[in-house]
Order: sequence, then structure tokens, then C-alpha cells
Amino acid sequence: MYTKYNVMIQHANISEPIYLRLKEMILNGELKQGEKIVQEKIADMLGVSRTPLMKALLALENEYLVESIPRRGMYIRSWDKKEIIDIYICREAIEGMAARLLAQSKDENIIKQLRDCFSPFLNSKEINLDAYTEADEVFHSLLIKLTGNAPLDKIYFFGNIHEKVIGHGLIRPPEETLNEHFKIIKAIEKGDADAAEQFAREHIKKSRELLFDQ
Amino acid sequence: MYTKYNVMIQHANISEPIYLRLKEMILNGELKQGEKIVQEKIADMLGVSRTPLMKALLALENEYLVESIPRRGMYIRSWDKKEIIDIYICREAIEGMAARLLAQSKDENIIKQLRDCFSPFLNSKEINLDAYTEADEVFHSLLIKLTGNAPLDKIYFFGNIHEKVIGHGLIRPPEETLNEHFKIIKAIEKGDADAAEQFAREHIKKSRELLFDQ
DNA sequence: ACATTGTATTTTGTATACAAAATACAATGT
DNA sequence: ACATTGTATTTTGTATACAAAATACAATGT
Repeated sequence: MYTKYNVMIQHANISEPIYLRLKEMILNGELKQGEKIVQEKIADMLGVSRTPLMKALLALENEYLVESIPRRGMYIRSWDKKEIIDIYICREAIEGMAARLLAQSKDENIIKQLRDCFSPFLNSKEINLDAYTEADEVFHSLLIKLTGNAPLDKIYFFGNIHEKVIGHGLIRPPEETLNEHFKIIKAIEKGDADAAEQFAREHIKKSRELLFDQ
Repeated sequence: MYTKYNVMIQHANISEPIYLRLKEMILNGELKQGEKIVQEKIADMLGVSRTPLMKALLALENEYLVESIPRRGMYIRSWDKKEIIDIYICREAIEGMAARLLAQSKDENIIKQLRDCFSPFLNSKEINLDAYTEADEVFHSLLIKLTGNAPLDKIYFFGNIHEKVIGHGLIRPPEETLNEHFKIIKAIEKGDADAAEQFAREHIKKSRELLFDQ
């Protein structure tokens, strides 16, 4: 694996693990929204210098997790309800298009991979929530990746991050969403691009609306 | 302006002008696709050190203009036809959604701003190509910005860059696209979200298909 | 002639030094 | 008591030094 390779060679770029660690710290709340990142302090904490830390911070800035105010410093971004909703709207556009593209591709292997995400849950009476959350994440990532459209994946990645940060992995119960997932898959299987896009969008829209009403 | 401010204070972040200069060099071919960026060489050329250059390069990497191979260096990315088409597909998804959102907003001021882009060309017999190219760029940017959806703007920015890099500012003649632009605006004005999205998508799709057939 | 090894040179990744800007806070004035 | 000014401290932005990796290329062997 990539990471192992980095460990093997002594003088590899240390920015990647810093980046991952910082992301983790933002996700689990060790670094709070709005908090200022004092570079030397964090660098000392992680046992590195400011140079690779800066690299990691710039990567995080590009993912919208960190905000830079020139000459003032880097701050952990804070997200209000409006921004979360806006991200869901982006996902509607991107995942909708992805479903459309997949429907047009008519590739059996694609259908199989999508079905495989949720087949373990089809005949189980009690759905394991952790497993389903994981499957849900894989499904939505696959939807994008399987299009083979690299730029689409790149712009989706940004939104995906946010969803994880905000921390509502599952907004609605599996009983409700499992069926929606299969509606999307079946439309793709049939090659019905309009329906595939429509279902993919509605699926996200429902979660967004529920989030909004809270 | 922001830039002027940077010139006024002595010790401001020098990364921004480096970033802009490098982007310019990529756009106008001073730096060629696939070319390696030898950091010290470019830093000397621009009269700065490697530290702010690296910042600029990381920003460009996030815009997909530059590619980093760890321990090997930074390279100017090269784009094949597939990737250009993929970017157009992204634009279809994003601009389509933007048109939909604007149609739902029913804001007179929005309609006015969109109309203003092309009103100078309405009664002119001979359309100035440079002015129209500029107006076209403004219109497509406005379409996104006016939604007030910051994440949407952010992910669009990435695709927009590319279009400029690739350098086909205008793929089709104004006589053909002017009408399409107004079809989009009128659908937004009517509040017909479906039509607005549809027209916005078709507009981009036509350019994409023309590009593909070449 | 071509492949392989070993050495010199170049280039990257990281740490660090230093100047300028930002910030904290005490001293002073009203 | 509160605002304002001035000074000390902190922090950022940039340049630079240095080690390790990558690369170029000559020397050697087949």
C-alpha cells in the first residue's frame, strides 16, 4: 500500500500523515470549529516543523475544512445550516448526473458492484446499523467512481468530506433508504437515464429536507 | 482592490501573485503540458524562494493544473479529449442545477443581471467577438454565483479553470448561442425550473458534442 | 554494442532563522 | 471608569541550510 511504502523509505513526505491526523482531529472535535491553528503549537504537538504542516493545512483549506486569513492565520471552518444544505444540493447535482451516466453505460459489472453493496441486507430481518452506514458510504462513492469521470469524482470528494464532518452518517432508517437505493440501481440496470437521475436526486433531497426540518 | 492592498503593505503574502503568474504561464503556453517544474529554477525566474512558490503550486495542484509526484516533482498536467469532455459533463450538472435554483428563487434582480450580460448584443448587426466571449464568461460565472450556493461555486471554479486553459473560449458562433442564453434566462424568469435546467444543460451539451466531433 | 554498476550532481522534503505584521497588555490621558 | 497610545511578545511569511532521494552519466563488464 501507499502508506506502507512511505513508512519503508525513510525520508518520505510527512505531509500526508499530518493531513490525515489533522482531518481526524477536526472530525472528532479535538480541533473545534472556529478555532485558530497556531502553527508552531500544532507542529510541536505532532513533532514536525511548520513546513510540512503548512502543506497539510493548504490541502485542508482546499477541502473547505480550514480557512486562511492572510497574515492572521488558519482557522477551523465552521458550517452553518445553510452551508450544509448547499452541500446537499451539490450532491444532488453530482450524484444525479452520475446515475444518469451509469444508466447510459449499460455495464453489467457496474450493476453487480452496486447491487453487492446492499445485497447482504436484503433478507436480514434486523439490519446492522454500522454495516449499513458503511455500505451507504461505499454505494454513494461507487456511484461516482464507476462513471470513470475523474473530475466529477474530484468535485464530489469535497462535498463528501463535509457530510462526514458534520457527522450525520445516516439521516433516515435503512428500512426507508434500502428501497430507494434499489430503485436507483434498477433504473440504471434498465438504462433509464432520466429515472436513474430522478431517483438519485430524490434520495438525497429527502435527507436534505429532513435535515432542514429538524 | 485586494491586489493593490498587497502591494501597499510591504510584507504581504507573495504566494498570490506567484500563483497568478504561474497560471498565466500555463494558460499562454510558457509552461507546457507535461513539463516538469524545477522549483529552484522557477523560483529564481520569479525572484522568490521555494517556500511561497510551493504554496502557489499546491493551490494549482488543487485546481488540477499541476500534478505532484512525491519525491519526483511537480508537473504541468496534460489533458486528453476524454478529460475535457468529462469536465463539460460536470459543467452540465452544475450549471443545470444553478439554473434550476435561480428559477426557483424568482428574484427580479437576478434576471436583470443575467439579461445585462447580453443586452448590448441584442440589436447590433455585427457582434464583437472579444466582447461576446467576455460576456459569455461573465454569464456562466454569474449563473453560479447568483445562486448564493458557495460550495457550488467552489466546485464549478475548478471546471471553469480548465475550460480557459484548454482555450476554446467560444466553440460556437454568437448567432447560435445568443438565443440559447436568452432561452435560459426566460425560463428562469418564468420560474420554470425544469425548463431552465434543461436549456442550461443542452447549451453546454451542444458545445461538448461539437468538440467531440472535431 | 549493450547492459549494469558506481559515483557526482541535481532536486526534493524538512527544519530553522529572521524580519515584519499582529496581538496582548501595561501605561497614560481624559 | 473608559479610551488611547506605546511597548513587549507572539505569530506569520519568506529565505535558506542541510540531509536524503532522484537523476545523470561515466566506468566497467559481458
